[in-house]
Amino acid sequence: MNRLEKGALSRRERQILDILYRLGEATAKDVQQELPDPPSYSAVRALLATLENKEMVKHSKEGRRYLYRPAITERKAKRTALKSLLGTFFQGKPENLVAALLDPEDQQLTKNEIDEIRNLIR
Amino acid sequence: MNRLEKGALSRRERQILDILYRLGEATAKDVQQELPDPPSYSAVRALLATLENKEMVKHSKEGRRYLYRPAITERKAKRTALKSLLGTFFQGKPENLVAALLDPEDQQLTKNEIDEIRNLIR
DNA sequence: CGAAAAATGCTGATTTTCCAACATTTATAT
DNA sequence: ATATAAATGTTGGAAAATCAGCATTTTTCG
Repeated sequence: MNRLEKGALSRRERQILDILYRLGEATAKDVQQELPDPPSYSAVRALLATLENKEMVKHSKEGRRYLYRPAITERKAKRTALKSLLGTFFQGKPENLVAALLDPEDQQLTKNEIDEIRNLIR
Repeated sequence: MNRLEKGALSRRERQILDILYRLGEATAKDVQQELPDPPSYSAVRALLATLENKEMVKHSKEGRRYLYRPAITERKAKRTALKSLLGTFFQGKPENLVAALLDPEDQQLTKNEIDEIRNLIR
């Protein structure tokens, strides 16, 4: 049996949930295409089913097929993920995370993006 | 056999690696204490061994015991984790992440922290 | 030195994950 | 209405992950 208990997800389950967060909603086929090293279509559907059992995912019927969606609001999921990342890599300090974003060696940010952030702060 | 191939980690392996990033370095016993739903000491050590095989973790002898440490520099690990989070939840846009950090409903930031960030931007 | 303590190394068994094949249901079009 | 296409539902088993027990090695200290 699967671990219905907590929010404990297997690797594949985590991958699928991340895809759903990224896409917002997706069919089983969409998910399959996004998965690294994609398994068969029916395997994807089996995984989606266990995710539904765990209430991490829900679906709605759209015409002939199912559209899958994360069951947790994006807002909550973001917060959880952020908090976790902060705890693991940034001593829980948001300013350390921002510092990493701004790190010039990374070149992760365009000037435009920096301006955007500047605006947010104000 | 474990998947030596890519950076594919099982759930427990991921948990352990995160602990090592958080602590910087740790004994097997430390890791055990930090793990949710902690398994036996020898189980932890077995997991640490497979992580060493995958070259995700290394150890050094410190007096009588082993000290385990991530094999990837913190810097690289941070970048990877950040990029992944950005892709999953923030459309790849750093300003969206910062916006979430600043979100007043979260109260994640103290005034002090906001000031820190302000300084970084300048 | 030698025994006790405290660590690591190894192995086999159990549990969980992962998957593909097949069965069934639903929608569409003629 | 029926055939066809395109979905979903289910199941059983192979592979991987997880784990605990025990053997071995190293350190400590009387």
